[in-house]
Amino acid sequence: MSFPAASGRRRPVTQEDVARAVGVSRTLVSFAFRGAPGVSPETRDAILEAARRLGYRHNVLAAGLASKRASAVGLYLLDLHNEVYADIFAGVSEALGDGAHRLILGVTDSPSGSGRAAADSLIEARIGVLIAATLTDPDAYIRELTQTVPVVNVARRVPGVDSIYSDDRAGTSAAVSHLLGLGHTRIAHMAGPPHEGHLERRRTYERLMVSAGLEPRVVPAQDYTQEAAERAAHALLAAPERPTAVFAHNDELALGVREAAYALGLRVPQDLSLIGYDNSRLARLRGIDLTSVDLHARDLGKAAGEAALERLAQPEAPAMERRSEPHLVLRASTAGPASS
Amino acid sequence: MSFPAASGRRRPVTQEDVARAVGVSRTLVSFAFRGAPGVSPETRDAILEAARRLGYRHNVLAAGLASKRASAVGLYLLDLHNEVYADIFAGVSEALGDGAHRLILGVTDSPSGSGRAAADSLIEARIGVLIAATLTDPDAYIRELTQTVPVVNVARRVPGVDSIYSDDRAGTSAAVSHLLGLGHTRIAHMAGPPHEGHLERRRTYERLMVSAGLEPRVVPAQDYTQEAAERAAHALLAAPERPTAVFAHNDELALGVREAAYALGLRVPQDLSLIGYDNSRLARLRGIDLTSVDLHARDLGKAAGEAALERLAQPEAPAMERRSEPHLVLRASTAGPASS
DNA sequence: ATGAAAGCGCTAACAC
DNA sequence: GTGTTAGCGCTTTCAT
Repeated sequence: MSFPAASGRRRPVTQEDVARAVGVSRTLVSFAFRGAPGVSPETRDAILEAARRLGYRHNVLAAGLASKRASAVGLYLLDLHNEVYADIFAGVSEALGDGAHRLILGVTDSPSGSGRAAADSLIEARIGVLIAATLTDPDAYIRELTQTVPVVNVARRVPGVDSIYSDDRAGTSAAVSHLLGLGHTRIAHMAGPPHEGHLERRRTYERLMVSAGLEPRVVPAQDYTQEAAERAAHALLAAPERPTAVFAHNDELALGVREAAYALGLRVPQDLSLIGYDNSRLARLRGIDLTSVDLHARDLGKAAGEAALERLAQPEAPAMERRSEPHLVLRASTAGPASS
Repeated sequence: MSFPAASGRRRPVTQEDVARAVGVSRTLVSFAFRGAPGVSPETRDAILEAARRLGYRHNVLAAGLASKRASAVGLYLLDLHNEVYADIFAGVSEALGDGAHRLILGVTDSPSGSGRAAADSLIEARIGVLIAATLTDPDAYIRELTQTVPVVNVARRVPGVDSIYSDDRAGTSAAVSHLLGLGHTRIAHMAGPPHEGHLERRRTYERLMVSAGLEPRVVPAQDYTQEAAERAAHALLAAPERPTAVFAHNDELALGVREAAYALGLRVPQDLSLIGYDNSRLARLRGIDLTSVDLHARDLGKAAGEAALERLAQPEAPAMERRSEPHLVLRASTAGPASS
């Protein structure tokens, strides 16, 4: 191949070029593009036509710099490998519509580390509001971000900061009660890394176990990946006094437990009952059939998008919280304990 | 709650503020941040220290505007729900390192439509190079983009444009040959939408079938989602002359076929052999065990990231192509046809 | 080693 | 309805 890959790329066309071509001032061109009032229809059409012909591209860098207020929305995700984040993204995207608000994504490099880098890069892009969908950062860090940019939490509650979340207590309660109802007594909890700020599921699990007169057993995975859960679950399930049921913090971790179980020759649900959280597509696949708590991620994302828009409009309004109800979806991964 | 959510957010700190605090000029502050030569160590430290104390945040909008050349890399993805894109992202991210190149994500709203909006928004953000990971846009559109910004294709080949791709002919050949070797004669192909520019797998399948003296049967899904494939597969598998094997364009579509098969009471692989493409995590899960062609998405992403960096450095170099070899991973979703 | 000054392309008063 | 003008915060010659 000897095409020059950059064939004929030249200096970008600016509003000035368009203005000159039409024979009007730069201001009118700027107005025309944003549908601002005070431009006659003919001028408007002429400008749009000329812009198209010349190949004009709006420069958001310049526009953002010049305009006082930042209207872009930043979405800060923990891990693209977890489909829940795809659902949240879809919801946010839907809420913003094809309107005037750019959506900028920031993704944490590793699902273990705090996503400071991702959040920083979003802030440097001068977003007007940050939607945070992360588990690994402590509450204090989220609050710190608030000093710089308004933050809306999704699928997490941080007191004093806008939070769109699902009732984890109710979800956990439904899951654990289901296992208790089936007759399980040795129920373990596969949790996320211990340094997190997202502990409601774990705490609720512990509380429920204690009030049922049972001993809680929490196993923390090193990060929120299937692989980490697999490693952590291996030791748990290889021991003689292994649990007969595991409630996992999310589907990702539940699948890790599942893989570890199969690797050890344990069958789900005959030898091990398993409940996940998120009701992601993975859980729904035949052959997986994972009982899981649905927190309606896409709806959460949509609500977060709407909340972000409100926050943009009312920067000084008091922090708002919106809690939704999850529900347990029963599938084939749970059964009574083996009669041994 | 009555906290003001926006407590104490004030005018952003600029380099000017830092300069004043230290007692130097703005120029030096700018230099200090970019590690440019010509700043004495003491001044440098003083500047960095002051910046930290004042809470200075670099403004990429202003920086991008002021600097002649765009160094940001745009990554344009088709669908966050497909984990392959997460792998590609991880690879690109690794290649860019934590260096001087910002990575900006653009995601198509719907996996069916062309991602013009996503690409446009990336271009408006004045990226220096665009990495395109999309299937639904025609070659002509990719070439059109090239007029505006250098493009690097991942997992796809567009002649005359930088392309990092996997040998689809070899991958398809391995898959179809495997099915032929097992004794299948009624092998269908679940393809993507017909209006695409990514037809190598389909064409190769057709060619192989014909040279084996068999009749090709291509079923196009409406978009690249599991659901679309499920709908399309239902009719295919409900018919009396149904195929005994299906080769799908990717794992996503293969899973759709799988769901449709199960819904109709067909077992995989006893009643239907199935091969996917991508060897994504889904394929590897126990209970799914999908035979699949691995195209090493993360490696492709990494190579694309490197290519993007090279393109940034050499805008006028001739278009480059890098082709890698995929390999077929055998699992439990394929077997000989039922002896009926 | 440090500083002055000229923009980058756009928005937003404000005037006409 | 249209044009003038002053920045937005930064990079980048070019002096000193």
